[in-house]
Amino acid sequence: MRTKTKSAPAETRSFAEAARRSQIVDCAIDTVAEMGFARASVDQIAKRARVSKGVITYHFPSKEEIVDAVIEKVVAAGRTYMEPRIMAETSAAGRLRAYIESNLEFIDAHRSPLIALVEIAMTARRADGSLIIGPESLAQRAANLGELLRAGQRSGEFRRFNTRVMALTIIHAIDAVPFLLAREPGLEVKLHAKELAMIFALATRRESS
Amino acid sequence: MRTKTKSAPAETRSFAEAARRSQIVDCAIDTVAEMGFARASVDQIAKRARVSKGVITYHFPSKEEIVDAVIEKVVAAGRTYMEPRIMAETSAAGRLRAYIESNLEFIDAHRSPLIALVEIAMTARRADGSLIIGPESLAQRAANLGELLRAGQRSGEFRRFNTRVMALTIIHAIDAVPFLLAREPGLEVKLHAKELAMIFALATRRESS
Amino acid sequence: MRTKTKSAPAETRSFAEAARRSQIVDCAIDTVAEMGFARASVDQIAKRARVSKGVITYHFPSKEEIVDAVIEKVVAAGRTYMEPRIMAETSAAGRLRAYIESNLEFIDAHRSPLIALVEIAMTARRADGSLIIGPESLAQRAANLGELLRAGQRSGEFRRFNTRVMALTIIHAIDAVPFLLAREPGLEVKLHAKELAMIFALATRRESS
Amino acid sequence: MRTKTKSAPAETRSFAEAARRSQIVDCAIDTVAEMGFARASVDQIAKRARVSKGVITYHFPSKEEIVDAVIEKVVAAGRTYMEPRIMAETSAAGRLRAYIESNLEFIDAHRSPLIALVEIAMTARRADGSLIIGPESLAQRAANLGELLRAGQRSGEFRRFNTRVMALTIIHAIDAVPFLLAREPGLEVKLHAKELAMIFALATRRESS
DNA sequence: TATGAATGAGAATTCATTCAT
DNA sequence: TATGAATGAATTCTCATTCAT
Repeated sequence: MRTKTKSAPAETRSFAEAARRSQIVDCAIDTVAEMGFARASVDQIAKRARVSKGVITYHFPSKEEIVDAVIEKVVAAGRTYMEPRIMAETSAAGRLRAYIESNLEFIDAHRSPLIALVEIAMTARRADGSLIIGPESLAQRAANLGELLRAGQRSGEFRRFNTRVMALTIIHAIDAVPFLLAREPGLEVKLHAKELAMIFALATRRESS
Repeated sequence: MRTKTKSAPAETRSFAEAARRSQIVDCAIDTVAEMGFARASVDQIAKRARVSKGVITYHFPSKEEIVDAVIEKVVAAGRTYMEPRIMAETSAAGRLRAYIESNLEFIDAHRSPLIALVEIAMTARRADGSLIIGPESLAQRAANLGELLRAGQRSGEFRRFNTRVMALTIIHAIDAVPFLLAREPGLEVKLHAKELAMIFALATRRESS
Repeated sequence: MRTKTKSAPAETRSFAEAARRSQIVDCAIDTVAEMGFARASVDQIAKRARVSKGVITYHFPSKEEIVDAVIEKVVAAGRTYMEPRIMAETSAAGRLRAYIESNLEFIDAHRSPLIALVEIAMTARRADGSLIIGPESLAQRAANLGELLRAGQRSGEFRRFNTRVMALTIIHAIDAVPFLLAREPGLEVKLHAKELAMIFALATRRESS
Repeated sequence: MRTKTKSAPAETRSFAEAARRSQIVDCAIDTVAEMGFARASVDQIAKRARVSKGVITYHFPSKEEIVDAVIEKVVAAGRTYMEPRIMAETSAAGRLRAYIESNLEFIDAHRSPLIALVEIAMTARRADGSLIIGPESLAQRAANLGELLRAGQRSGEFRRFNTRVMALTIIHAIDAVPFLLAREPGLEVKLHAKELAMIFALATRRESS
């Protein structure tokens, strides 16, 4: 992470180029998930991809770009998986449940990528020391989920609560799962999802009495 | 071609020695909190402490020992602060509230140390690649909190829920706070605490019928 | 907080790679022979090879591997040189003479490598403190030479003596030569060889009277 | 081994001073014998002596002086032990036998000091890179023993041989013993001595027939 | 005399990046 | 495009020596 060359824009890439990049990104994901970000050197990634180190640098002029590509790939896949499931629900409570459950299903089905993403979010920094996944990123996710929660409050499904704190709490409860999986692969994600959904259903619903 | 040394046991330390160690630990905390664990080199810590690098390695033969000392210091302080507050409560619900609130008060009052601790928990690894704060550590905290929750279930204060998932969710909701503070120093921790307490009060209480 | 890497197996090496490794090994040999093992740092070796330090660690992930390569190179060359000369003799006395003389010829023709080898044998230690050229190595050489000596005893050429002590004495008389050469380059090795051959001929032959 | 302060001359030392120095030298001997010269740091020696490191540097301004003291102590003790035994013999053959046997007895009785001495002879160097036990030292020993051998030749007891080569061979056969003991503590030194004495008796005596 | 803290010069390794082929 | 060699900065750790108390 020393200099500033940029790789060519995505549109100009050939199919072969795209395939190579994708392969490298996958290997980077597995390496980060397995050894942690700090130990996931370009050497290690190249070894896992069974290509020379030069190939990596050829396709990704700097390590930061690999990281960006990993983030992009995982985030895009997550959004693709989750959005329709959430939108399929009509009630706010249903959407919240879908948010939690689809998120955990996705995590369960893509363990390495998510473990890698959490590793990156926690530790990856730019050359200047700033976090690659910075506060804005979390703020954006919190804002999106907050909107969902506010909709529930407006419709009267949800009680009054600070939507930002609730959103952050839900997001961190979800983000904890890859972290837990990295340390305890046997974790029962389905059960975890059901319990989380219940916890936040109770925490958000309008007071009954 | 290198070997390992261990520092002398704590009891044999003089006052001056203890003070120096404490100063170094404090600088290590600030450095890790500010730059992240990966960038908190011994050089950086020494620079912040305005001593030569050798001083650090004189008092802490290996970097791992600095990390251990940081963990010990922060964890001990946290326990001292929280335990009486929790034990002062008699109901399970009260204890849970005290658990959450005293934890967040402590975090608020010791931001850098807690940010550093979270950084270390996330990324610090031993020479062999294993995490310094491993799964056992989290398991222990979850078990302790789980016991509190089970007591509430036995007494009928709490509904039936999976105590392990609930404990992990509460712990991660709390651990998220230093992480948030690192990224958004203006966070209103008091408000956050109140909301968290409410969330988990609602999530745990017996269904009203 | 450091780990170990292993270099790729020898078969996979390209010609250029092998040449570089060989060059580095040669420079390592000269450096060790000239300055002693303790002072032969990777920096020094790199300086002598007129390459950056990184080149060394690129080809030899750890210093121990350089040492292993030095040992292998010298030992293999020695065996290649000596074995046919010894085997060309049919009598035990002839073989013993050939053993001593071919050994000293080889030493004379490869002074630096042998001086380096003796330096390494005396002082090089692994990370765990164990000697890189350990007791087994000497035991093996003593056993081989002992077998030659026992053959001479069985055939009646040699008198009764403790073959192990004799073998060790001969081996150390030979190993002393690189040591002597390092301190006194003008040593007349040919004369030394003739005298040594005579000493051990007299010491081993069957009592005449 | 960086600078050049000299410690006070021996005559000016108090009794307590001398005792301290002797204790430090003994600990240095044990440390070098056990861990090798390269690993025998001042720290290690101080730890073994159960004094602070400063004590060492107080009594021995530089590490080189410790080494000098070790050498002096061991060499003097050896001379004291061996000289009368050698001089008690009247024949050259007797003196040679006494030389070998008393030497090995002394080694056997003072293993650590001799192992340390050999370690030092092999590897210890001055700040400028020159060997602390240099060629002169060996040359001196060879000259002394050579004189004994020449006397035997003059008297007709010994055959004609190159006295220098013979002397060096005998010396190295003896010096090998501490080296062997370091690697194989069970070595039967008495047997070894007898065999060595026989080897060199046969190698030196005048041809019988 | 004794102590132990401090210093700063190396030492081995790791690693992102550059570059010639 | 691909390769892998080369570079040099950064990092942890060791150690002889200096120095204030």
